[in-house]
Amino acid sequence: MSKTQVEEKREAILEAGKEVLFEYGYLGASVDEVLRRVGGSKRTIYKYFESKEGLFGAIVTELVNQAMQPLEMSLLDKEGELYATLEALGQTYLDVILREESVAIFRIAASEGIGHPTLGKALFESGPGAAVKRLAAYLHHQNKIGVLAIKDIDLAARHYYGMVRSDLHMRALLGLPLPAPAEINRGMRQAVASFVGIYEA
Amino acid sequence: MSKTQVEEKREAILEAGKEVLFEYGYLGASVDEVLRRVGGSKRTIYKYFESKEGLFGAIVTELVNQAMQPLEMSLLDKEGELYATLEALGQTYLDVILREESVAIFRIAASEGIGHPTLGKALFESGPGAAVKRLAAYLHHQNKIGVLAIKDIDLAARHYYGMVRSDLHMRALLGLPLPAPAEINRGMRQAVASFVGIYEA
DNA sequence: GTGCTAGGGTACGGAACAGTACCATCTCGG
DNA sequence: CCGAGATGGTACTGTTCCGTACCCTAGCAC
Repeated sequence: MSKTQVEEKREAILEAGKEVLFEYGYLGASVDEVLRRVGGSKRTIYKYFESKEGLFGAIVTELVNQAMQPLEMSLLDKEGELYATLEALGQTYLDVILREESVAIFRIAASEGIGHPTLGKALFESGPGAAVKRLAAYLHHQNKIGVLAIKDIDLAARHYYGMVRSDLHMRALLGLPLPAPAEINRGMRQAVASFVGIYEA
Repeated sequence: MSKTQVEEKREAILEAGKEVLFEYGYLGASVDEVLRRVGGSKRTIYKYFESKEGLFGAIVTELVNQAMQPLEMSLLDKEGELYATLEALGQTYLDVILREESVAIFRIAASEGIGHPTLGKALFESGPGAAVKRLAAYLHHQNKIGVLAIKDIDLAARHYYGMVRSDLHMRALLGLPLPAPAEINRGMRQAVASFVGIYEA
């Protein structure tokens, strides 16, 4: 059997595992259920993954790394006008944290924090934490060039994302319907306008 | 056996069930584990509660109703000066949503939304939703008497709580340590100052 | 062909769990 | 003091699950 076929099998297991994870949560997910979807023998799964913990742990850590990736990439190279930059950051932030996969991994990190104590920290730091740090760097620069006048940059950045997030993330976590994208975008732009109004020099 | 004793037994079951629920989550919680803590016979539990679903469902709904209660009580009768009122609302809000019990019930509502589809809605509406509605009513009044000039009151209220919440609730959900109360309070007061700065007439 | 290895299918051991059954025990009203 | 109902303790059935074992087939190397 060729290497690509081996990889395909492994990826099929991971994909099915991801589905099971999203449907049943970390504790509710079972190897048997993955097996029902991916077919084949249980032994094959245990060939690639040491245990249930190993399988779903691999899926979870991969998801954390992938889901929040756009927030870690630096947008600082395309700094444009203040409003445009802040709105771009806000839009990216909302796109990332409101995506179905992100909400699912967040739910898992929140609920199964017991047993996986470092998962929540990893998710926060590669997601919202990274976004705050990146915005803080940008705000620091705007401070220096006299566009903004912020005393506590870190707090301002967290308040910015707090406004942008509004109650949207909470609604998503609880499974409530979200407003239409146009309405979400309107709220985000109002948040940007408020933020600039507070801190402009 | 007297009625009070019967009530005591029932309450003991509920109390132990609450502990188990917080430790293991909704799916991980088991009747056997409750039994290990409260003692006695399994039959007794099934005398008071129809099933596992019935037991933990009762606990969850009771928790939702109790945990968010302070946010539903109207503070409008003690309206004072603008800053003081907004800070009081913010402080109450943070006290409620960052409490250990609230975080736990939120985790449950978020993660086990599957199978309990209405729980998330109930929690949101009796908690953050109620807070927004109450603040919106207050802001509407301040608009009328010329203290504030807000175009979209509902959006402003959600942005207010977004700033107050900052990333604190997210951190709590993910099991990360929170800043010291003094630091939290400082951030909240800055949020109030920013809010008033945006919308004062 | 002949060996070899990966995987498929099934079965099994051990454990946890939901819910029921049975009997001993205790409590309270009369 | 005595009987009825409530409770304790234990055991049981049926299910699900993790992880392992066993045997079979399919494809590849030589």
